[in-house]
Amino acid sequence: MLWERAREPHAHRWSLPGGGLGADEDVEASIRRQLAEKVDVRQLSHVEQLAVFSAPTRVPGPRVVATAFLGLVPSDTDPVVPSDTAWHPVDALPATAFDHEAIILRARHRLASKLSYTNLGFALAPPSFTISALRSLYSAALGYKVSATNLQRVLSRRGLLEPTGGVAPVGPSGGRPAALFRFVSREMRVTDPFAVLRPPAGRSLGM
Amino acid sequence: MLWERAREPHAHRWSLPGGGLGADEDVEASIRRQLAEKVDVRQLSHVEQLAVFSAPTRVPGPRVVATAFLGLVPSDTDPVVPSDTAWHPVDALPATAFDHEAIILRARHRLASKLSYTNLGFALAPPSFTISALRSLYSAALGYKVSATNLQRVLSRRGLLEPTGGVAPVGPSGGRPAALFRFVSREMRVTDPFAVLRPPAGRSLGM
DNA sequence: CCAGGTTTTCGCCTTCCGGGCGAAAACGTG
DNA sequence: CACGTTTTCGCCCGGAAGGCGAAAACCTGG
Repeated sequence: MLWERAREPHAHRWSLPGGGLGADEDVEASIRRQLAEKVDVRQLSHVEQLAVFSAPTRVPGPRVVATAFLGLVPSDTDPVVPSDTAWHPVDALPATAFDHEAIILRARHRLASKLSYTNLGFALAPPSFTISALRSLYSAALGYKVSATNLQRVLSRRGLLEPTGGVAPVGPSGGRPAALFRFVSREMRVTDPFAVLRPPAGRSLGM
Repeated sequence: MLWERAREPHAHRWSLPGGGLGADEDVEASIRRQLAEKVDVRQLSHVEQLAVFSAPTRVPGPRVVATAFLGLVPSDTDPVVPSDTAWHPVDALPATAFDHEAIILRARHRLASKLSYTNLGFALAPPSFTISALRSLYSAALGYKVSATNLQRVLSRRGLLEPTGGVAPVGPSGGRPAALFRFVSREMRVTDPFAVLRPPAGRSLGM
């Protein structure tokens, strides 16, 4: 979601929502406030810090240090956005302001990585969905086609997915009706990757 | 590596090296400068941003926003540190100042994770080493024992490790002399984890 | 110089997971 | 009721983690 700058510098270029840090909030509270006030996004299914962008010349004028965030909402959310703001498909972005293109690239990379080794898909998906719909989400986020067969198997084997029991209405062209699924948990957890000798079951650093 | 605060607030508690951001540097240049000037660490084998810590009350007095870094040096480096500064084993840290304990916990967690799915071990190890020595490093960083057999096999299979040809001198208690190894690359690269249908060989987002 | 202890290294085996493929199931339509 | 479509399931393969024990290569003491 981007908004189009009206004034210089970088007039008519699109930029990420954000704003200054208030005296009584931390950076996460700040970005949540900005999104709620400016683009009506109040229910973020996932928020995490991306990185600090601090090059002295990243914006004209006085030095601005930005903490970039990755924020996700389910694919069916449709906030009431101002007229200068709009959704853009991530593989066809317009010209962006300042270093925002670099920030977006980092965000895309982070999302793609975490989709592979966490259950972060829950943050993009609606409460219930078909495997085909989930496949579309994953393909869009990852940038390449994924197999529905494999997606279901991998997520199921990790214990992340469970059937709701319901089925989706069939489309105009027929076909077997798709079963509906949901994510078992809607809090992020990492799928222990290969672990160079797994800990003796229990030992970890916490977090 | 921590230094002991002499003055209030938090006198006699230990704190992470760091300092203010200069006008003509970004945050990474800043932390490199701080480490070089204050604790004589000039050759960092790896540096990466950890997170921003920005709670309004994290330090007494005026608001301070900190960008925390994870910085690694090979285990054989021995910089000339001031008298109030010292190395501490990570599993027996003294009382730390402000929110530095939380920062350290994050750093340990990040390091442990990346040791599993990247070649980041090179940043902790000297140019050449035995498997036993590497095992000690990994065990210390991960917080649990790893098997030397598995460590060598996994790292070798990933193409990260190669034998130098030399052998280490044997200890006073005998035993077969250990072969020396080195990391193939000393730049960080991720070991493609399971990828929910791997991309068609080549397709990626870059970075 | 040989027996016994120590440390490292190698090979074999098992289990588990990603990945591909094709058949079967379950719907529409003409 | 035959046919196309979409989803789902089962079967198989290869590769990687993980465990275990034997073999290799060194030391020391008798």
